[in-house]
Amino acid sequence: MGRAPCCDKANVKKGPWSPEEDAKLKSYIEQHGTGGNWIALPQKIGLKRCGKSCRLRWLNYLRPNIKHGGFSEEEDNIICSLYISIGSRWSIIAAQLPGRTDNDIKNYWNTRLKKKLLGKQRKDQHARKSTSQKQEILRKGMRENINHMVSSSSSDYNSNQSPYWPELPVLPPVPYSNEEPRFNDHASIRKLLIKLGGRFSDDDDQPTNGTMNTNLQYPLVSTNSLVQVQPLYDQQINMLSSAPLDVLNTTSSLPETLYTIDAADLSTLQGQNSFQAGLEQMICNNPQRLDGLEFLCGDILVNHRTGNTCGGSSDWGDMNSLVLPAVASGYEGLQQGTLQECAIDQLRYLGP
DNA sequence: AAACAAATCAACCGCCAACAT
DNA sequence: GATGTTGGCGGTTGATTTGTT
Repeated sequence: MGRAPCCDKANVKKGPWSPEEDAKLKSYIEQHGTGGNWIALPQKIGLKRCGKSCRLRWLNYLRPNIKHGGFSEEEDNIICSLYISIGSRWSIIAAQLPGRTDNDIKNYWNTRLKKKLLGKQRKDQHARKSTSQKQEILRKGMRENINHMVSSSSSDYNSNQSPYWPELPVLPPVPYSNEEPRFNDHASIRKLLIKLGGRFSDDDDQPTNGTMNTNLQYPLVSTNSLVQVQPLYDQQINMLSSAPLDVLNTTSSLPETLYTIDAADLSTLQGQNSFQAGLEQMICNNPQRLDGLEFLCGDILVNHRTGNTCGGSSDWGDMNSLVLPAVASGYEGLQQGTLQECAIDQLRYLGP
């Protein structure tokens, strides 16, 4: 049996909202709230709209303090960084940017930022070939940008929040409606982290004195101190500038695997001189954990799977050379397939 | 000025998880 | 536990706007 429609499609208006509809919806919600039921709401106020449509309209446009357009450089950086870190979790990314909606950010990413980054990426590749010095300058610049973001975002956006990076998620900026979800308690945060893919040890249900349980096994970005985390910034930047073009071009989110890197892995990574070396070590320890990450560490993984020595000299700087003909022939095709398929293609190409 | 292409963005669709019955 | 309902999310579409020839 199929899913029941949320509304009577035949009797529901579609398309752009009129000012009258907006006014009706806005004034009702401001006076009465949503009543906890979006589906019933349009009937209550005499709107021939689907409840979902009302919700979307309210959240994306009618809600107070919504900003449209005019993304700042800083917001760009935040979006890029978070996308690299967590993928297309637009709602989570939006939670870091007060006044921005997931839809807005998603559109902005798809229409502008992705291209902007892609352009940068291409420039980076060119620069890397011409001179490694220039690359260092570029990275330094990006590091500075990120450092600046970290230091200024708290004052510009959420003066009472944790830095947006790398602790994810941070508290969302003052939701307007008290019906909206808040993450200001341990349980909510825990729930959100679980949803994100973070894992908790069995005894995590113990009271935690109002602080996050340290047994939380959350991604690469689980440490609290910026000082500790700084190398990871560099690593992310390295990954960004040296990963195949496909990384930035795909609309898929980054592999879930990113979220299952636990504390042991983290220490492995941090114990190495470089992220690359750490990742190699991690792959040696537990290769299946990297399934789905092939596009980021293709040569290492391939080396491992083909029996080559782990810890050998994988040239991350030249990872682009591993974008094999079948894959490199055009990233249009790539977009249609999954990253896993891409990786499988690469493996097939290399053979056993 | 007209025609066309590209970019933008509001809105829809369908899936999934959580919750209620 | 099974089934139905709702909210939320990410991906996609298509109308509109903007830029180019």
